[in-house]
Parts: sequence; structure tokens; C-alpha cells
Amino acid sequence: MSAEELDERVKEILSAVVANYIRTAEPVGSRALSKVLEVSLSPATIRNIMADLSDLGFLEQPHTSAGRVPTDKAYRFYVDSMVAANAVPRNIQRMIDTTLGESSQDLEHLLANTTRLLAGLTRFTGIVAAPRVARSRLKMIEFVKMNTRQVFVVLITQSNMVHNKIIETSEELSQEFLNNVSEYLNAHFSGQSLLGIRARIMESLAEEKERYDRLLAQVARLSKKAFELPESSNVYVEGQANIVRDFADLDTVQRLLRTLEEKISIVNILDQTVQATGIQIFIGIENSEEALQDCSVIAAQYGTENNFLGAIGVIGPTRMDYPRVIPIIDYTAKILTQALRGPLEAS
Amino acid sequence: MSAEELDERVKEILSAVVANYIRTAEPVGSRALSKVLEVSLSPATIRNIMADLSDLGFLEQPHTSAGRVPTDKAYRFYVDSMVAANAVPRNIQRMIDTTLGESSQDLEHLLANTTRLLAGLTRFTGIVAAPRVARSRLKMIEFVKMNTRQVFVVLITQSNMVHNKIIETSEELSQEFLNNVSEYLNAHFSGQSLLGIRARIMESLAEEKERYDRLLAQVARLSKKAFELPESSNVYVEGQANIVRDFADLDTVQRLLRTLEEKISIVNILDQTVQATGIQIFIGIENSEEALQDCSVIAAQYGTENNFLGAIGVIGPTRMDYPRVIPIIDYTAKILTQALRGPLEAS
DNA sequence: TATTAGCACTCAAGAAGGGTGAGTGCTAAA
DNA sequence: TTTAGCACTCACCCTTCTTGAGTGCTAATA
Repeated sequence: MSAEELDERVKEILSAVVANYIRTAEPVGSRALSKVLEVSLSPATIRNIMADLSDLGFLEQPHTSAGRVPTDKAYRFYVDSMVAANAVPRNIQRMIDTTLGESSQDLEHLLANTTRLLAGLTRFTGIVAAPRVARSRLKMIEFVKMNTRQVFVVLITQSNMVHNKIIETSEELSQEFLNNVSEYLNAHFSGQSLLGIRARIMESLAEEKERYDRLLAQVARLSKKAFELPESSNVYVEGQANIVRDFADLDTVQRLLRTLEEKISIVNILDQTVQATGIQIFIGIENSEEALQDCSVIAAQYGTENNFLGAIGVIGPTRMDYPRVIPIIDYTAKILTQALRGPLEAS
Repeated sequence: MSAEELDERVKEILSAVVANYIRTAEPVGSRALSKVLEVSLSPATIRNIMADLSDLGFLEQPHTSAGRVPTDKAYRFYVDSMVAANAVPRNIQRMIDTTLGESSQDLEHLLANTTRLLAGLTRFTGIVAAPRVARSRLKMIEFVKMNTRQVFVVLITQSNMVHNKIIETSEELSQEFLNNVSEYLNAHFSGQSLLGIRARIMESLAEEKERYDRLLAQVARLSKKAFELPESSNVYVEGQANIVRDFADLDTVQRLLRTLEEKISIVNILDQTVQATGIQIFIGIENSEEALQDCSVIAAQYGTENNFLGAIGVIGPTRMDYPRVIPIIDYTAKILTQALRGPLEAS
């Protein structure tokens, strides 16, 4: 039996149990509930209904004589039945607006501040995945000669991510030559996705091999190295101390902290949000990452629909104030998208 | 009475207590000690000596009928009386060598890997402060026109730190003009400290104001913006999960995690190492940072004596295996210095 | 005089027992 | 279908008792 087929009154009780547990973190008993509930029902009736909900897998008892605790399934019902997203309080909106507005110049600071903001507002652990370099679009590339055998390359994406590295060359190249290469690449490839550009270059590299024009080959080789970019992206994490508060079990805390230190697994978590647009919620066992199966992850992507950049989110206990947290993530993602569109359109 | 004036036998007992406590994490009793000790003394004698050591503030009793626990003062004695630094085991040396060797291309990765390495080898929390941009020396600066009013500036320091930002200009500048500026700055200032350069530019800016040469004023303004660099430096932290293992008190764990999240306080911690060359050890209350007064910090700087770059270290409980950890930090700092000198001399 | 043996004392930690209260399931009455 | 009543369960808290590791002090010993 799925949640939809439940009787209206049963639903109301289930919601009340979840809401109560989120607030108090204590198992919810029938008597306490009968006081809180809109419709007046005796504890006995509520007990009967709660027994049914236990049978259906929505509630659990820590032990026989304790109240009931929601299961992941109950949270899922609760979240799905939230009528409309709560509005974000005005003052919190302002905090988000100003924090993201101030630092929009520099992507790194912008994302770091966003992470801190999420952690501060929700009191959980904030995570932000930076845009993947390889997947974003070229704004500008520039080569600078450092010394006889080294060339410094700077690559700026349309979301103002700066990527740079030093390339070793097999022979000395003049700055003039490098300028020509830059100019050529900018003229032909700006606005295109870096992945696409790399593919194009590999093609022409194959062609060049046959014709063997020494100069063109050099250009292709240089470009190839310049566009060899890391697949994985940077990750920001903030508010890990909150985990200690939210989880009593020390083993769980350690496992979570270790997972958060492995940036790669966070990227995986946030990558799930690529699937669908809008806010994504993973409750308990719905998380594929094993260490997170006692947690809920609320995430949203930023960037426009046809230009997905990265994702933001929070990690907290399944017993999380969803009606408060979800709108915050949602709104922050929107403002972050705007902040990134700003400088992008200016160019 | 300072530690030096102690009787030889008393010192031996004190060392044994500390070593035992480091190993077992249990208060050390007189009987257990009499079994471990080289010279054979009865528990009663040892009790007398331990009582003296308690009076002198080297040992403490959690409660009357428990064994003794070393105070910060005892750890300080223990560390100071460590004859010579233990050698780093061969296999660990190799791990350090290869880890730092592989990633020496890119400073960011190099430092991130160093942090992870420290955390992994010591099983404590590893911290690394990146070189301060403002305090390092210029290798190369380059201006690139982005669009009518924006100029992108890349600045590379001699330790291969790359710093970049976007500058808004009051009027449109040609790429040719920008090239000239780059060339001028590189020719005149390369090798000098960024702080010094900034000071020089401010001076000339003041002079220029009187003469009011429009072009020169533009150059000065541009350079001024280019050399406005962040005073604080990046910090890498890894292995925070280990704190949960090492400290039983949840409040302490939370306070520590929060302190580690405030990058600025870590910079302060590591800044203390600037004072003296070589390894620095702060035990318990010796730490100025309040949250760290239950911890020991072992740190060392990297970079050459006349070109101090940054610092590395670990944070752990005062009950830390000093003879094992200290040499690891020492050796890692040395290898890191080498790894940074490599590409520096190549240029 | 320094060391040791002996002894009474202390106290954390763990086990055992009992009371309390919040909660349950079941049954029978409304 | 709902409710009242009742017996039952069990975590939690409090107290009490025991155990054992460890101490300080004193007197005997080398």
C-alpha cells in the first residue's frame, strides 16, 4: 500500500508524528499526539492507527513501551505531501542576496561563501560542487611564455572559472607564435564546450599527422595539452562540526566525516542531482553512498537548464526540518545562478 | 624547580610514565611501572617519587585511587629530553618522497596532497598553510584584455603560485598597451617581493599625481589594482575525523572542528612557527588559541631560511606519540621545500 | 639513610535490585 | 467505529554493594 491510498485522517496522524519527531527528537506517543492533533481523537484510537502505520512500514518503535519514530518511508511521505514550498523568510532572503551579491567577482570566493552560508542558515553541513571545467564553455584562452621550454596557459570559462597550468614544450616557442595560437583558438572556439573543443582538436591532430605540417602539428599538440582538464571538480564543505551535534553514535560521526573528506564521493552525491531539474531530496536509504544512509541530502543545481554548472546542497540527519531547509536550498540555488549569469552576460 | 634539576632516576620514571600513558591512554600506577622500568624498584619507592613529581606539577591524579597522568609540563619535559629525533622509517620516507614528487607541477595539488599525507601518516589532523601571495616574489605578471572595461591579470610567484583576478578599468585599454605594461613590470620587478613592489607602485602613483601624465597614471592605477593581494593565505585541512577518535568529550570535538573550519585561526597557529626555524611544538596550554589547549600542535615551516614560504603541521591530543610524529613533520617539510625549489630553479 | 613490606583507606566502575512513568496492546462497553 | 479501562513492558534513574587498582603512611630492613 502506497502513501497515496491512505485515509485522510491517517495521513494527518502520520504527518503529525513526523512533525512532532522533527521538533522534539523524542519518540512520539499516542497521548502526546492526541493533544496536538486538530481533530480530537482519544489516545486509544490513535494507538490503533499508529499500529496500522507500523504494519505498513511508516513507523517504528525503538522498544515495546516507547512511542513511535518515523521511518525513511514516513519522511518521504511527509516531504511529498508538503503542499507548497514554504516561502523563505524575508530576512533570510536578504542574507542570501547580500552574501552572494558581494562576492560575485571571484568564483572561488563566491562558492566558498555560498557553502558557509548554507551551513550557517541550515545549521547542517553545506556542500557545493564547483562547475566542472571540462563541461563548461570557453570564454578565453591565453598562452604566455615562461622560459625556453615552459608555457603558461590560462583558460577562462563563461562562468568565470579560471583554470591554469604550465605546459612543457618539446622546443622553444616565441611569444609571438603563442599569441597567434591564442588568437586562433579564441576566434574559432570561444563559446563552445571544452569537451567539444578537445574532441575537435584530437580530430585535427589525427589529420595533421598525415599531412605533417610541422607548425600546425605544434599548434595542435599545444592545444591538446591545454585542454587536458580534470574531469572531477572542486568541492566545498562547511559546517562539519554540526554532525557531532546531530548524530549521537561516534562511529557514524567518524564515517560521515571521512566521507566528507573524500571530495570525490561528494561529487558523486551531487551528481545525482543532474538527473532532474529543481530540488532533489534523498532520504536515508535512498542515498546510494553507504555512509549517508542515516542522512538526508537536499540538493539543487545551479546554472540555467541548458547550461548546467554545478550543484549545492546540505547533508543532515533524516530528522531534518524539511519545510524550513528545502526553500533555503532552492532560493540559494536561484540566487547563485543569477550571480553567475550577471558577469557572464556582461562579457 | 625545573626539569633539568631532577635526579637522573626521577627523570627516568617521569619519562616512563609519559611513555606508558602515550601507549595505553590509561593512568599509570606504581605497580605497572615497576614492572616496566629498567632499574628494579619496588612500587612503594616509585610511589614516593611519583608523589614528589605530583608536587612539582609533572603528574596529576584523576582521582585519589587512580594512577598518574602526565601534565602538559611532563610532556614538555618528555619532548625536550628526547635525545635525538628518531629517524623516519625507510618505507615512510619513500611514501613522502613519491607523494610530493608526483604532484610537484601544480602548487595547489602539491599542498593538498601534503596535507592528506600528513593526516594519513600521523593519524591526526594535518594542516598546511599555503605561501602568502603578498609575501612572495614575483616571477611573472601578465595582463589580458577581456572586453571593453575588463582586464584579466595573472600573477605567478617564484614558488609557482598563480594568482589571478579581473580588474575593472575606467576606460578601454588596448591589448598592445597591456602588453607593454606587462613587459615593463616584468623587466623591472621580477624577483622582488610583491609587498615591496606594491609599496614602490604606491610611491610612483603619488609622484604621478603631480606630473599628471595620463598614460603613466593609467599604468600605475592598473598595477596598483593588480598588486592588491589578499593578506591571508589559503589553508588546507585534512583528517578531521581523527579528532572524534582522540577526544572523548563531544564539546571539545565540536569546538575543535569549528576552529579548524575558521581558516584564519589556523593561519594564526601556523604563523607562530615563523618565529624560529626548525620544528615547533606547542603542548596544551602553550597554544595561544583557546580551543587548542587540550591539543598539541607540531609544526615546521617550508621554504628556505631567507625565503620562508609557509608552514605545515599536525594537531592531535597532547597524549601524542611525539617520537614518531615529530620526525615525520620534519622530514615532510624538508621534502616539500625541495619539491618547491625544483621548479623554481628550473626557471 | 634509602628502600621496602604491610596495611588501612579511597574511589571509579560495574552489577544488582527496585521504583517510576510513559507507552503499548487487548478487550469490552458505548 | 470509537473509547475507556487495565494489565503489561521496558528504558531510565536511583540506590546499594562489591571489586580491584591504586594510594599514603608507618615501621621494619639493608
